[in-house]
Amino acid sequence: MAQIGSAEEVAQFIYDALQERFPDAQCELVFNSPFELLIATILSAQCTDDRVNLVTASLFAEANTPESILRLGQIALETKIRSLGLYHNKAKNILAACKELVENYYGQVPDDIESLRRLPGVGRKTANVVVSNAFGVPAIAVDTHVFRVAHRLGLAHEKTPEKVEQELMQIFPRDRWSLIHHLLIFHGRRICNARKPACVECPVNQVCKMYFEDKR
DNA sequence: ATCCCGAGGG
DNA sequence: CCCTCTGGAT
Repeated sequence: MAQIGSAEEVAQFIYDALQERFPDAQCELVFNSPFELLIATILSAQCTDDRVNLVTASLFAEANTPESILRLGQIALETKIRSLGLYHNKAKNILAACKELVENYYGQVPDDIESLRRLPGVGRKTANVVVSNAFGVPAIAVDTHVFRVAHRLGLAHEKTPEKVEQELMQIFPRDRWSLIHHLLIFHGRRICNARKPACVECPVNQVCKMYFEDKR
């Protein structure tokens, strides 16, 4: 293991190395308003961002406000998003969320995580993506990639996403949370994937817990 | 067959 | 904690 000291210094090293490896790491969903990002993020569950962008391009051309989405109704919305999978629940949640936005938020998307998470279909990952990418709020949500990567690297030890999120927020400076979120996701997809991680070409294997314990 | 940048419900 | 929802890519 390289001689790098504290957890914060290891975190710093990982941040620098991943940023160099993935200089274009960022939210890949296409959106023109917080509302569009909210809908796109709900739609992104269990499918890739490029397929979401394909669907939302035509969806938002027709309806890009809570009121206009509500006018589509369940069946029309389902039809439009069918190719993304999980379409029934996504459509139901989106319509319920739009209804709440109209009734309780003057049709605007709230800019805080707590309010967002009370909306149907909005969990911690969706809420994080919306606040960090639409409102500039520092946030680092733990999805499957972040969870796996953080544990392999030895950055996290807790078993629940909530606690791992706390651990990560402790070792990374607040002003980097949003980017580290995307860096860990990019790394988790391109290199540190679930099945067969490419440890040989991993830019942070020298500080990786799993790399040394499993000596891959 | 298996996995995907999830969320809600039992 | 485990299950289910779903189509598409690999």
